[in-house]
Amino acid sequence: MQAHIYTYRYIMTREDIKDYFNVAISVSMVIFAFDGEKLRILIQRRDEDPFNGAWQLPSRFVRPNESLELNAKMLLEETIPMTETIDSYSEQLNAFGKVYRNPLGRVVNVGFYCIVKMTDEDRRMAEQKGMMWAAYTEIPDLAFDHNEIIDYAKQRLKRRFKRRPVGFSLLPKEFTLTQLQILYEGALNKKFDKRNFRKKVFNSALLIDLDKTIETSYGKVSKLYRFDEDKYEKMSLKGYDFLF
Amino acid sequence: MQAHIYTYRYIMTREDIKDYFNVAISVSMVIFAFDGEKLRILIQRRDEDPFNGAWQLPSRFVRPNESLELNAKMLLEETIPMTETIDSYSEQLNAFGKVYRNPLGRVVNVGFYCIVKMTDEDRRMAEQKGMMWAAYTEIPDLAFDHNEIIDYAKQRLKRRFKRRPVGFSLLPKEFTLTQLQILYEGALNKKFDKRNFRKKVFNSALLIDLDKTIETSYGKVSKLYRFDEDKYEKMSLKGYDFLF
DNA sequence: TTAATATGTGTCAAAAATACACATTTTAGT
DNA sequence: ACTAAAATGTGTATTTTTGACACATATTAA
Repeated sequence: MQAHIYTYRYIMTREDIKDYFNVAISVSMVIFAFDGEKLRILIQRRDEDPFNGAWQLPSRFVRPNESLELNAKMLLEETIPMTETIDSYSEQLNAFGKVYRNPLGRVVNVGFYCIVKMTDEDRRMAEQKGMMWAAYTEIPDLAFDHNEIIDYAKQRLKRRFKRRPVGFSLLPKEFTLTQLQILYEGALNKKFDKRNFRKKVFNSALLIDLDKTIETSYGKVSKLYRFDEDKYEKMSLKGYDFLF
Repeated sequence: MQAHIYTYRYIMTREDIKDYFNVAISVSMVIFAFDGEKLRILIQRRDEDPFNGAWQLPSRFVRPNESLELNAKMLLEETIPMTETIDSYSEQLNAFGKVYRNPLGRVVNVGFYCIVKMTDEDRRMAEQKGMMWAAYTEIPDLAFDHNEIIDYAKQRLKRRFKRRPVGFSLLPKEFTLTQLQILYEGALNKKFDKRNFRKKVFNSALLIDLDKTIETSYGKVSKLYRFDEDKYEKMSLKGYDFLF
């Protein structure tokens, strides 16, 4: 607080730089979730100008006393309050700073993305609150440059999938290998051979066999697995690359 | 221009958001170069408060009519005017937005890094202008959070080295395989077996044998190679991963 | 002429990636 | 009760990639 007052006075006495302090910062969040079939991204209807009524990414101006990360965290919590976001994966993407990207004035947007476990409650809530879980491959036209931000997020997610076990943040704690494979195929836009996929996953030795099965809609029951986070932590300390 | 006047008046009438437009954006640039032995990063002495006299990354406030990328480009050109920066590799790192990172007020810094071919002229110029090419592994304490930005840039460079042939942007157009290996060893902080290194490089089939040699200070003459950019362009279109 | 320093080259073994097919279990429909 | 459809789950052979490893040759400095 003290520091803020101090800096405010300081700026007032520095005529040479005063004109730079007239930009706004906003944060946008690309929230990825997986419904068992498809990867999805949460978008919402704007209810004010500019672009009133258009779809957009959940976004928020940065207040003077909030760091970017704190702002992103608050944005996430107010957008999907029902979801456990504490252990979700979140990361900054990039600053998007085209001069006229926002007609209100100079707004530099800092994009974030995160990966959450979607709950049924979230899906119901979403529709009530003017939000939509849009399919990864069918994102409509969005306000501002938000389509560009999503494209960037998709690329980043793809890279992360190849090197880090982020996929598990999208699945329920207990999952089947088929779910895992569908997820990877969706994220990397590529088909895998079932036997080779499983071989690779088992070789990583990061799955715990739960000795439990779950009924699928049709066909045999599936075995359930869990991701061994502790083991991964230990391995990743010495620069370990995950799959693919 | 028209748009700028429009947005200015618009903001004036929106009391609810006016308070957000009081942040400054700065751009910092981590400039990597290679002197044949070591990777180096360009730093400069500050000549004004705050942190007067301290080392910092080349930095610049963003003016209202400049995009982040344009600003970064101008920063690079005014910092090392003698270097050909047109074909150098440049990329945004991240936005650094801690609340009190700059005592002047709320300044969000957008970090960039770039990779240039160092010329002898640059090295001489640098010292005259209060700049220093600091060794990659021995960066002194810098103003603001610039050490943090450099750490981030080093990580990013390491990742890029593994997947993209960015190394060639650091070497002269014609280089020896020993130079290439020293560079990779420095960037990845890892030793390679000479025969295996060469095997891998040749397998990529992206080097053109120039049928020329160059005298080294001691020992046999070395063969010179050039990087085949056209061929790489074609290969990278279909998601090609470089070496290591 | 000798010692020091640098370049440049091939083989073998292990590990990883890839291609490929069928038996089993369960449900839905008749 | 039977059949068709849909899903799970499993092994082997081949190719490719990685990694370990040693010495002859050219050049310069002393």
